[in-house]
Parts: sequence; C-alpha cells; structure tokens
Amino acid sequence: MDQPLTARWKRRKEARPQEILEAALAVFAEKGFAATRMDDIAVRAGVTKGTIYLYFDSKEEVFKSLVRQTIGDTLTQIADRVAAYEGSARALLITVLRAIGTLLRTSDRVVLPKIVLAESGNFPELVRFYRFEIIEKGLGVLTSILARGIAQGEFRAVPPQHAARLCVAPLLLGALWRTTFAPLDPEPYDIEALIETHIDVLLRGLAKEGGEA
Amino acid sequence: MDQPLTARWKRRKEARPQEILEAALAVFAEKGFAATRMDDIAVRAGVTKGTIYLYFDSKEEVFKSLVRQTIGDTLTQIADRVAAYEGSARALLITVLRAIGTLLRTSDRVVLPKIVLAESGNFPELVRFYRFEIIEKGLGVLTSILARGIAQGEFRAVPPQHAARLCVAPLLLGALWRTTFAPLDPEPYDIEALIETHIDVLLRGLAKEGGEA
Amino acid sequence: MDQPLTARWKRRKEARPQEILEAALAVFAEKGFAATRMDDIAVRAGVTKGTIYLYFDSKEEVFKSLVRQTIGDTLTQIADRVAAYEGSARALLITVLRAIGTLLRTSDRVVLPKIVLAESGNFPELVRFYRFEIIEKGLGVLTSILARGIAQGEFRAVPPQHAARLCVAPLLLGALWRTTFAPLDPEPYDIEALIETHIDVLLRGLAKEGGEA
Amino acid sequence: MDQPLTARWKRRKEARPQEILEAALAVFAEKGFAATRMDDIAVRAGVTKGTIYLYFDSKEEVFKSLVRQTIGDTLTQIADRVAAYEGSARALLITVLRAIGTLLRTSDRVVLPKIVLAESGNFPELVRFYRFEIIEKGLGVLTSILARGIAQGEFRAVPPQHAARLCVAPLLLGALWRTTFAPLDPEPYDIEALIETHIDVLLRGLAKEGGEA
DNA sequence: GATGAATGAGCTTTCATTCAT
DNA sequence: GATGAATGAAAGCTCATTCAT
Repeated sequence: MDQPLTARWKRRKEARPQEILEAALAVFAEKGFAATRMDDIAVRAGVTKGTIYLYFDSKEEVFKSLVRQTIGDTLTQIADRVAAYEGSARALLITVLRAIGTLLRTSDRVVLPKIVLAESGNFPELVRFYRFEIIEKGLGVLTSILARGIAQGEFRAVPPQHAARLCVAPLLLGALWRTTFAPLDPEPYDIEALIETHIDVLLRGLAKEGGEA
Repeated sequence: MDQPLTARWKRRKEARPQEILEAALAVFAEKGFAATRMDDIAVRAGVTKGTIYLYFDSKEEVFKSLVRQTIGDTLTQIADRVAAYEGSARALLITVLRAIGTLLRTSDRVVLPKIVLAESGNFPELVRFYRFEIIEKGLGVLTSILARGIAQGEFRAVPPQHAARLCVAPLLLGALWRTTFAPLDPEPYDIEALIETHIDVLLRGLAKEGGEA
Repeated sequence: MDQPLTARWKRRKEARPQEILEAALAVFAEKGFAATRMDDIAVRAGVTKGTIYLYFDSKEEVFKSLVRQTIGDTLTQIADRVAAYEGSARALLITVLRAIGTLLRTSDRVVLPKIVLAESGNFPELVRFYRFEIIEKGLGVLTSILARGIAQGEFRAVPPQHAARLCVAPLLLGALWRTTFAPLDPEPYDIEALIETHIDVLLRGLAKEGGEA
Repeated sequence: MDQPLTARWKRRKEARPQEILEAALAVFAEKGFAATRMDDIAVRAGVTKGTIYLYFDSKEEVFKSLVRQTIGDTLTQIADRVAAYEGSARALLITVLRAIGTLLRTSDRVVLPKIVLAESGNFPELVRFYRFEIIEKGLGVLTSILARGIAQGEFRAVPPQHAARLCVAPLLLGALWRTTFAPLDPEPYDIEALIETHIDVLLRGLAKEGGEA
C-alpha cells in the first residue's frame, strides 16, 4: 500500500516539466514571450515560481523546450510517409496539404512560430533553428513532391523552390488567422474551406494543359 | 537665450513627432515591442527620453501612432485606382499583386504587422484596427476584383472570400521571409520570382477552362 | 529494505556531522560565508541538503559549530605546555611562535578567522567568542611568557599587552597571505622564512642590552 | 538669480557618486559585501535604488570604485615623500610608520581591505588589484627604506622582503582590531601605544650592534 | 520646448528552509 | 535517518514615466 504513494510522487516528478510546458504554452500564446511572467506560468501550472527553475534554466529555456518538442515529430512523420508513398504526386500533395491543414486547425502549438517570428530580434538562435530545421525540412518535403510531379508529367515546370512556398503560404495564413483574428470574427471563418479552395486553385494552377480534365 | 535658438526650435518642433516615429520604427523592427526601450528610440531620434513624452503619452501610443499612420494611405490609393479601373480583372489583379509585392520588397513598414501579430494578446485594440481597417479593406479590394472577374467570365466561380486570401498569402509569406529569415539565407531568396510564380500559378488556377490559353 | 543498508546507515550516523563540517570548511574557505550554498556543502559531503538540517539548525549554525570546534583545542594544549614549561622565556617564545607558525602554514582552519573578521557585522556573537575565548587566551599565553622574561631579566621592560600583539602580528599576516594572495604569487612566498626573520628581529628587539650576544 | 539653482543642481549631480560611495562605505563596513543590499546603500545616501545604477553598473562596481579611490592616493603621496627624502633610514622609517599608523587610527576606509580579504573568493579581480597595486607599492616603499638603511650601515642585513612585512604586520593588526574588536573592549585599546611599542622593538631589532645606542 | 536626474514598481533569478514520502 | 521536490521571501537590476530646472 505504500507503493502507490511513491508511484504517484514519481509520476508527478516526471510529469512536472510537461505540466509546466503546457502552462507556458497557454500563457505565451496569450501574451507573447516578453509580456509573460514566470509567475503567470507558475500559477497556471499549479506550482510556484521556484519550481520552474528546478526543471528549466530560464524563461528563454522554457520557450525553447516548447518549440523543440513541438514541431519536429509531426514533420518527421509526414516526411517519412511522403518518402514511402507511391502514386500520383497530385494525390500525395492533396493528402499532405490536408494533413497540415488539419494540424493548423486543431493544434494549440501554432502560436509558437508566431512568437518566434515576432521576437526574432531577441532569439537569433531560435530563428536559425526554425529556418534550418523546421522550414528547410518542410519545404524539402513539398519540393520533392513537386519535383516528382514535374518529372512524372503531372505538373507544369514551375520553379519548385517557389512553388513549395506557394503550397504552404495559405496554410500559414490560416494559422495566423486562427490564432490572431478568429476571436474577432462575427461569424467563424471557415479555414477548412480556405484550404480546399487553395487545393483546388493550386492544383489547377500547377496542372499540365489538360492534365486535370 | 537668443532669437536663433528659438527659431531653430520652432523649425524642429513640427518635425519632431515624425522624427521620433521614424526612429521608433527602426528600433521596433529590430527588437520587437517589448524589448525596445524608450531610450533606444530617443537616442536614435537624437532627443532625450523626456522629449518623447511631449508628443506621445506612452510607449504603446508611439507604437499605435506608427501603425495607424503607416498603411492606410497606400491601401486607400490602391483601392481608388482599382475602383476607377476599367479593363480585364486579370490584368488588374496582376497590377495590384505586383504593386503590393513591390511594397513588401522595399518598405520598412512591413515589420509592424509582424509585431501586431506577435503581441496581439497585449494590443487587442490594435488587432481590431488591423482586422477591420487594413485587412477588411485589402480583402475587399481583392474580393471585388475577383468578383468582377467571375462576373465577366474571366475566372472560375471560386468563393471570393477564400480566393482573396489565396491572393495575398504568398505576399504575406514573402514579407515575413524578408523581415525574419533573409539575413540567414546563404544566397538571397528571390522574392520577386516568388511573386511572379505566384501570379502565374494563381491565374492559371483561377482561369476558366481555356481562358488563359 | 535489507539489514546491511540499515547497518551502513547506523555506522555513518555518528560520522555525519563531522563529514558535513569538513565539507563546510572546504566550501566556506573557497567562497566565504554568504556565497556558500547549502547545496555546495551537501554535495561535497555526499549527502543531500535536507540531511544537513538533521544535524544543524541553519547555515549560520553550521558555521558556528565549525568555529567553536576548531581552535580551542590546539590553543589549550599550547597554554598547558607553556604553563608547565621551565626554562628561558626566550626559548619558550621561540618554540611557541614556531608552533603557531607551523599551524598557520598547514591548517585549513585559518580561513575561519578571516571570515569571522569579514562578516563581523553579521555575527556579533561569534566576534565576542573569538575576542574573549580565542584571542584573550592566545594573548594571555604570550603575555605571560613576556612577563616572565621581563621578570627574569631576559627582556626589556616593554608593555606586555602591546608586545604580545607584536609577537602574533606577523603570524597573522602570514596566515592572511597564504589564504588570500598565495595563489597569485609568481613564485611561492616563503612564510617559514618570514617567521624566522620575525623571531630574529623580535628577540633582538626585546633583548636586554647585550642579552642576546 | 537663476544661476544658483542650476548650479545647485549641477553640484548635486556631480556630488551624487561621492554621496553614494560614502553611504556604501558605511554599509559595507557594517555588514560586509554580500549582506549589503543596494536598498541599504540607497536609503543611506538619501536616494532610491535606481539612482545608484545611474552612476554605477553593479554592486560590485560600487565596491571597486570605493577601493580604487581610497588607497592609491595616500600611498602615492607617501611613496613620493620617501623618494625625495634625504637623511637616516631610521628616522624615515619612523615617520612612515607613524603616518600609516595615524591613517589606520582615523580613517573609515580601513574596513575595505578587510572585506577584500574576506570575500576574496568572490572577487579574484579585486584581490589581484590589491595584491599588485596596493601591497606591491606599499611593500616597495618599505623595502627601499630598509635596503637604504642596510646599505648605509644603519640596519642589520635582514632579508628586506620579509622585514618589510614585519614593518606593516602590527599596523595591519591594529586596523583589524579597530574595525572588529574595538567596540567590545571594556576599555579602549590604545593603538597608538601599540605602534610606538612596535617602532621601539622593531628598530632595536633591526639596529646594527651598538647602532641605536 | 527640451532636458535628464530621479523614481519605484516590477521583473527574473537564487537559495535557505520545509516536509511528505 | 535520509531524501529531494517544493516553497517563497528576498535581492539585483531594468526601464517607463515624471518633473524640477
């Protein structure tokens, strides 16, 4: 009967960092990095300020942990699926865009890139991380799909490095919209429809003459 | 003490607020809102901290002035030109996208929306302003072009409120790229080419069957 | 869980306070009182912070224990030997100064008075202890030797309470030098030679005309 | 009539750092470095915490300024006088020791070395400064006097680097006594008499056979 | 109008101490 | 007896803001 007690404690200790990160995410999302006080995070996590410093060296480190943990996984999964995929580039592109779209519509995490963007002047290191880990990888996946589609004669010969950005741009806009303007909209803006329209227009725009007919 | 001093003061007096705003823009762009100190702005403007408070009530007010003054004019100009335009929606859309594109590639002002996004939680009022003054107006212009194109049989019947966002999304991405990641790129990323590719793909995607051929 | 653990615990139990004090001495010597963290002591003693509080009420109490235990014994021994001594005051003084000198050159303990001096404002009680237990006793020993020497016609009639301080001053200086400046010296300063010079000059200075010849 | 106002203000601005240093000296003397709070200094100086940071970068910098400003001057003056002196080494040595002695008996500044000693672990830089600027210079002066005396046949051939330390050791002890134990003494300890006894004993100890007679 | 010395609230961070396990 | 997670009271430092000059 004493096992459970120890177990609960241990579980708590291991759960703490995650609890803190979750609280931090919520507060960062609401106030941005600079305006967030360690006290805010602590209260939300149900601990005191000091406890945060048991697990993280500084406010900046809390933020970095949040960013690092958040995005890499999903992206890697998508990259793997893409690499394994056999079939039309068109169908694959649709699948990937919808997957990312769903993520953007549902995850709380999408506020983080916003903060990185905004306070980029204060986090050069984090900007590098984003640029070369997240974005490079993401654009790489899309570029490879596009290149495959061009090679297979499905797509027109558009420059892939630009086209890849065209693929994500509306998704990014959707994410920014949701996290910034959505609460103000008199009636909720339908991001899913935005993405479907994007897919429709984009694929037509990429298609070889008569390819989509 | 003597006349000349007073005269010089007077001459400067009217220019002061604008000088301060320009200095503030530079510093905000570099550091974000929270990390910008009034002292930074003052030094850059060649005045002392106290002087700023002669013209602005607070740091927040400096920022708001900057935002308010910045974008409205250009947008109104574009809206006017669009309203007066007669000719193909296609050509008009190209013109408008290139105009905005040029702006994004050259203006210092584009950092401001980034900051507004980032600190939206701290500036709800400013977010409203952006949402209903700037974005509403901008999307309105694009929506009207698209609607005209659809009505004239140039474009397919895509939902204009979504398509309008598709038009600006790559421009937004370009702006964010320039202000955030450009310094890190080993070779400069060609935003102009991005915009031209965007125009190419977008117009094909919008075009009625055989319309662009 | 099993017997051996308990046994080991018990064995350690009595040694713990001393282990902690030894660790504390090392850290206090290195960092001074205020800059020493309980964690530092704990780590060095191979226990956890909490354990220290099983044996000592506070950081201050750890320090006090250290001081109290440290010097009294040696001094008492010296005092006893002096009281029992029969022979020339001159030879006795040399013996005592060399004994203290050796102590200062070898013991880690000499940092403690330094800390007491430094933080005297924060430890009035400890200053009293030093003043009336350690110093009083030490000066008493020296004063008695000097008085005996004067009475026996070995020394000139110098005021003993001042001369006693003259006897220890160079030893004190040697201790401070070792614990403060020694690491910076390009070549090690020879404290033993200092003490021998001191003995030489001092005894000549004290000697009755023609006494030392 | 407006001149005085400006003048008073300006004088105030120029006086501030000195006022702060004086307050800091008092508090450091009372509590040591680590236990001194910036607030303590501020209150004593009649300003607020923030004001201190207008003139000094950090608490450490306040302390360093205090040390730097304090001792160098006096020492340089003494060194100059010694270099210019012509006459017996014996008389010169007496003059110098009395000069330093007077300083130690009257100046508030003598607590500073105590603090440097005590917190040497935390101020390696300051220890270097003391070691190579103050002590080196001080010992240099004394060594040169002693060497001159030996060359002129006034003093015995004692090793000057050790003998120089013997000259200052009782002065140092006097300073430590005054700043640490004096308040506890039932009747005030007569430091002047200590110094005179020191001069007496020392010079006899150094004197060539029959030299002092 | 302009200055800049002064303010003081508020922040991040540290660490002696406690106590459930 | 021992642990170590958690606490919370400071403390150093920053900076938007004020106001006497």
